[in-house]
Amino acid sequence: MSISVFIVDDHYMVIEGIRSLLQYEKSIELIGHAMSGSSCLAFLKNRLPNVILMDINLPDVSGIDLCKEVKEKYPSVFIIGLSTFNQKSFVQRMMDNGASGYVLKNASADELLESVQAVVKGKTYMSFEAARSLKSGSDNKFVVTRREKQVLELIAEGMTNIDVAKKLGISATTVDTHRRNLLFKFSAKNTAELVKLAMLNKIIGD
Amino acid sequence: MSISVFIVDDHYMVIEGIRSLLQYEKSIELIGHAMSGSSCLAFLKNRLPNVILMDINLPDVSGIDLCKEVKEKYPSVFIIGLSTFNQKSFVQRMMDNGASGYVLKNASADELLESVQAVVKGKTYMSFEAARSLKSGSDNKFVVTRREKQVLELIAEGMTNIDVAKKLGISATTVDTHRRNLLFKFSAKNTAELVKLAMLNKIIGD
DNA sequence: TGGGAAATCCCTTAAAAAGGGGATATCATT
DNA sequence: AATGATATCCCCTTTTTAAGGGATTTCCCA
Repeated sequence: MSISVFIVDDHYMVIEGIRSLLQYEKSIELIGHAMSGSSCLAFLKNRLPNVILMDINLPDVSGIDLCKEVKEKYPSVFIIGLSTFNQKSFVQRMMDNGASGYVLKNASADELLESVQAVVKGKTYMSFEAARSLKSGSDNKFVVTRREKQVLELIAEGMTNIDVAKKLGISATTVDTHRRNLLFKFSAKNTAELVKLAMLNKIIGD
Repeated sequence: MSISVFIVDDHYMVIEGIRSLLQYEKSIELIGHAMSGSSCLAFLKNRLPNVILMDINLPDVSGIDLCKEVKEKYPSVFIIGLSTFNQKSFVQRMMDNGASGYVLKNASADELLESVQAVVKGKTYMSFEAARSLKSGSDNKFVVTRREKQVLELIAEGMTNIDVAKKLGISATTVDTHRRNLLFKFSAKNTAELVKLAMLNKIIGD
């Protein structure tokens, strides 16, 4: 019995690349692709693959969130995170949300194939690089809470503590506390560095 | 005579995707690929393609800089920018540095083929989306001077005006002036927004 | 159900940035 | 030779942030 695979990625070239890498593999059947989180969920209503190769950067929702949603609705589906980024926090959060594997986009055909075959057996598969960044003792892991992330986004838009406070309907001192905690978590000397680090680590978006 | 094409992209899946999209096209011959700017330059010493498909995000240098360097050394090569980003400043700078075209990574096989065939005829090819963002009246093009860029980078590293002043061997008031000018140029309300915009537009690096 | 993290709120002081007004020297390009 | 952009320097005031010290509630998870 062949393994059915579904691809979620917003870049046509990547979809085509995966298709090309896997096409000669008889044990794998590509049953389709989606270029957004919503169209992925729409597809899954009709048909469930064994494995989903899921980009973590999607136009509508993050792959990290999508992973969680899919896993809640369809626990039997195995999800492999797919990304150009090799940062501990991403890998970590993807795995926390139920992914069975994580493969970098510069992976070879062998690696991709191996990952698919591993996860359907219930195993966990990690790109070598991804595994390394997971194990790496260094705490590249910037964990921010929902509220902190909101504050961070507004700060990066040029808002002062007072602006953010009004926007969120809370006190300015509370915003300040969040800001401090963020500075501490990122080991940032000031807001400028904080914003830089947050963007580098894709905590806040484009 | 067939068109020789060389690919520069650090993601194996994208390379494979392009290969797959172009493989049945007899008029095009893929002569190789590189996954970094340096290996691209190394390749070009031995053989020149007609067209280079060049990602703007590379591990060692930005595609924007690489484009300039390649065009200076080998003016006869046509370069097509390749990116997931559809921002005016990127497209603009890529074209300023001698690119003949700009194609988004979610382009179809037809679009990709069309772009290659257009540029070898000396034409300019733009993805519809890329062309649209170029035409969009808003001047997203942030021009900063060398000194301003230096100041910006140091600020984003968490330095205060005084720190930057010491580092660059100039007065703190001068740094402050640069900072003001930067705020004005970016229409940023404060440093946080300035850093965000600078990173979004790749004025300062990762 | 109890502990811990998250989120909320407050005070104070010093440092830094924002914003206003300027000025001068240099250097390239016209 | 003149113009304009770049880079340098200085004054001032107000606003905002940084950093120090606290506190209370809410809510999730073990």
